[in-house]
Amino acid sequence: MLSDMTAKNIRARVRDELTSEIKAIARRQLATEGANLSLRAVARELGMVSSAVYRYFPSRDDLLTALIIDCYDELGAAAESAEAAVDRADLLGRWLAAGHGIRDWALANPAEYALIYGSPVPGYKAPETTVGPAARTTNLITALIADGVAAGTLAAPSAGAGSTTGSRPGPGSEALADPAGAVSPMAADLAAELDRIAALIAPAVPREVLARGITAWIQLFGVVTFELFGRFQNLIEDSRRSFFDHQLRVMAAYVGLR
Amino acid sequence: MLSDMTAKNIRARVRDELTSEIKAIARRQLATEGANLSLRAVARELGMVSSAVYRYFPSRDDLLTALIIDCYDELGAAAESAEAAVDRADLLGRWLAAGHGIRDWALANPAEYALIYGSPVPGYKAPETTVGPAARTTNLITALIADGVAAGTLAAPSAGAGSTTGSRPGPGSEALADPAGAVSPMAADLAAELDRIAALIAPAVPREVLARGITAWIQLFGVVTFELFGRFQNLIEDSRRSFFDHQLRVMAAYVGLR
DNA sequence: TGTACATCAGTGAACGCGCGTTCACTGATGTAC
DNA sequence: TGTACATCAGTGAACGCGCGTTCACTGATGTAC
Repeated sequence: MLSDMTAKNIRARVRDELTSEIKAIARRQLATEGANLSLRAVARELGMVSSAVYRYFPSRDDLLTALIIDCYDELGAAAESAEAAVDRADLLGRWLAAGHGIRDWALANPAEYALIYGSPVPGYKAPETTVGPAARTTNLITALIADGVAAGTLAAPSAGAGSTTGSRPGPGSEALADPAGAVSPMAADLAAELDRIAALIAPAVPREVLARGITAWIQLFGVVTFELFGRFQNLIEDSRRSFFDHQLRVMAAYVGLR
Repeated sequence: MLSDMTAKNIRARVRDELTSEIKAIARRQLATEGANLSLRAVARELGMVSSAVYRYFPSRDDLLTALIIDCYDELGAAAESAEAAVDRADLLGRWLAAGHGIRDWALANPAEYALIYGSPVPGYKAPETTVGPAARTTNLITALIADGVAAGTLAAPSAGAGSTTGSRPGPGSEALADPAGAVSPMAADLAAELDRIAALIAPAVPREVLARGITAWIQLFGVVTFELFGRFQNLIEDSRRSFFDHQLRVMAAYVGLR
């Protein structure tokens, strides 16, 4: 009985190992081939006949899905563990840690980052199973902001209808302000949508704070994407980490994380 | 003599037309196949034998390069013409026009946008000839900021060493400010790099203003990229244009464009 | 204006590859009695 | 513990496609005298 189970476990373990090896090889090929993943090339590198891979993944797209999920999970875990190491009350520190965790993972895994944050793969529709893993980074940021709101650190901008109205801070401040204090208020459809989103993912977060959080989220990934996709070539060359850190801090200030 | 020239022109014109048609077909195929452009598929749709395409483009990569240049030029032209329609003194209006021009083009040409702003094409190295067309949008933004500086509209944040130091504006303002006024100053390597960039592309623009301009530039394309690559799914659905407009205004305020 | 020659566009066959997926099969490993 | 049967991993051949690029060629169009 016990020996039977052990034997079973050995077979299962070998299976798991081979499954991992297939994914590892496929990921390595992402770097040279992009999302044009080839089952046959994977099999070749495995030293197996191409049809053997079908014992492990029912189709090429399923292998691609597995890779995507793994990448989202790795990125999410990298961000989470970096962020978890920081004192809960230090919201700015948590934001910086999460941000650098994301960027560091992306720099270490550029092809994988391109797979999940790059151009949609033609003909490939990501299934529902990718949604959860994909949400880990955004959940982290949402939690951070919710914590800030709960702690009273993030005050909702109260004056003006939307978040695009305000008075100008003096020169010398790092203000993302409307200099003339005359920007039109947030459009009604946007305000309604933000309220809907807030109700769904972070009920305690006011609309204006949520909008700022989304801005910061986009900026974070925008910088990483530009850096990885070559937009900084002949522009920002020697200070990319500092530049990213600067952007994180600007956004933290905008959101009110400190 | 004249008839000879006319005949010559006819041949040349036919050649130009076919060249354009090849590019048009190739672009249409981008939508379904992504950057995995197939010369044979293009030839098939043209009703020609595949080798005939080599009369027009020496290789698949040259065709891809031609597409990339066309797309950059189209996007640049779209941004430029939208921006050119606005009164020169209206910096905010020019910024908004350029931004919406970019987004509108991207929405109308999602596959083309993915080609130029998406994941790098594996195995393809963009030649020097793409650099000029690629720079049109950024040149436009740079010119806008330089105009603002020249007009005295954009004051360089003067206090503090870098651009991440400042005092907090009161609640209700659209400030991207450091709430505690205690963010560390801009890193030395970043400051030096910004000075180098400014000297190269916009000598009159102070380092801090340039940094803000780059932030705005990244945010603009970050939002468009997220929208086009599906990141807004189940999040921002009904107010994407308003959302983008809001982002543009937040960034304009940050940079000081008005 | 007419003729000889040169240029050019497009053909069709071929080279040497690649791909995903199916299917009947062998042989090893695991299971039940 | 031993034997019969079931499960599973991996093979090898095949189906029916795809691709970029080269090359000798035909026939039409353009050019020079």
